[in-house]
Amino acid sequence: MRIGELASQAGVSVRSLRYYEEQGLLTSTRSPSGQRHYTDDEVERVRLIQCLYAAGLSSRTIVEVLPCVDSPSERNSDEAFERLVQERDRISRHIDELLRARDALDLLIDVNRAHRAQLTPR
Amino acid sequence: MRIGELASQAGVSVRSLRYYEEQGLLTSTRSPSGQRHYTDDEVERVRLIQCLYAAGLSSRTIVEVLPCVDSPSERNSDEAFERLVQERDRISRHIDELLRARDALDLLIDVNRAHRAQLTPR
DNA sequence: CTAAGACCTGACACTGACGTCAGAGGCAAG
DNA sequence: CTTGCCTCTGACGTCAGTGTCAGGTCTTAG
Repeated sequence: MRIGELASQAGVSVRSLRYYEEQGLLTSTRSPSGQRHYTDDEVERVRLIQCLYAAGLSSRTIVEVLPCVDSPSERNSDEAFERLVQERDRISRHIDELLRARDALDLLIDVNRAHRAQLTPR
Repeated sequence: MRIGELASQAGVSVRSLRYYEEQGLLTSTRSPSGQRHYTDDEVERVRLIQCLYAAGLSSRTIVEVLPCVDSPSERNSDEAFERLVQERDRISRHIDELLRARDALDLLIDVNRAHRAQLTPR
């Protein structure tokens, strides 16, 4: 499939896909005229990349862990594996942070609701 | 206290505090010579601001919800309250996203660990 | 064949929370 | 008084993922 098709199936912009390739996250075969072609598998790969972006990984970090995705059986991915674990932990810490923030907001919401209930009985 | 003191107590940079003031998140009284002075309470306020930043709120959004922090009893903070609830929900969705990402990483980690165990029995 | 739409590269714009630097003034201790 | 540290304003730099535009080529339906 061509880039527009992949973009719509994976739910990202064409621009993003070209950027991913530039960053080494995605590869494509080129037609003689230079147009990018992708296999169906790439859809899932793009979704994974999006997921990692959403989790706060940078392109550079994603590149670093990709060996674990592409060849988990290779012994050469020690650093990649290390990085993978690091990122998992970072995400866990981030989740904790968000939970604390949500608690803070919940508290604020409760306090405000209480005042509202008093001020306008209906 | 002056700005350096507040910065170190709240664990942020002096630059950030000036930026917060510029954005309307923080106020200061000025000495005749123009130096900023803060009360002890501001430490907590800065910590709250940091917490909200960490939760992904932008300066503009924090400004919008501040009425709920500063005067929860005022009826004029309807929009602020609305926004507060919106942000709480956004954070919840973000947490879900991170949980999914963490699951994905955990899966990758397990797969890689399994391969490693096979390849290098010790 | 032709027109429309998809694709190409390259480049600049943007956003936002700061870092950092320059040049100048403030303040407490010795 | 002076030395050294803190503070001031203003301005430009940064990073990263994308939007967007320009100028040109490809592909495909009719």
